[in-house]
Amino acid sequence: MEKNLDEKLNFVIDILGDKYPAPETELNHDSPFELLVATILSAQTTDVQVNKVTEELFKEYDSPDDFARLSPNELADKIKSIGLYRNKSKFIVESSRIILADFDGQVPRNFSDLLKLPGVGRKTASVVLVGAFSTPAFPVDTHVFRVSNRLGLASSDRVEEVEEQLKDLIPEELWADMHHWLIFHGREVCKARSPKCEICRLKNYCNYYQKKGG
DNA sequence: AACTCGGGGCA
DNA sequence: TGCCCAGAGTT
Repeated sequence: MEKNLDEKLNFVIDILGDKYPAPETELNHDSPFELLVATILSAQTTDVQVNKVTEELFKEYDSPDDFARLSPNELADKIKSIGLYRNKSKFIVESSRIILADFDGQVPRNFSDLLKLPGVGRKTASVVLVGAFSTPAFPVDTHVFRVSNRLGLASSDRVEEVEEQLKDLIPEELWADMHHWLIFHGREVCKARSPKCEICRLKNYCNYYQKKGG
């Protein structure tokens, strides 16, 4: 028997009141620009790796000006320890140049301008808005997408729709906590490949677990 | 809608 | 050691 949405949501919110381990899911940064770079670097890779590379990078460079002067190849050499480094180097150098040319050297503070930067899609833009400018947004990455769908907090194969459903369902003051929890839960428990349903506190509320025959 | 970029983690 | 994982751009 499927529980209703409010009941599920309230149960998750109860859990948020408890202590749950804070994993390395945060991108460290000292400036909006550093967060932007870290977030572009983070596509398809883990935050732990990205934090290491970003920290090294920003010992040597820190402004859009510094990065705009680099050649993509030069930058690529410095970020080889993470994947997709040629693309990411081009994105970062080009984004830096656009920031200088079109945005007065400042990282844009709104969604549509952020999307004009190469390497910045809806997930990256949302992460920057929340992390650098405390603007309410709900970055839907694969963890948020998978967990929300499995649990039944959302139901769609389109990220945009999942984002809308979650924002409708969850009170705005809880967006940050819920987002953090969904990512934590997706990484540690509700994993893509072999989810640890047996230790999941939400299994009795979970569509995926019910369907599995748990 | 499918393909590409790429290294790190884990079976 | 080969398969799986994590976004954005291009064709």
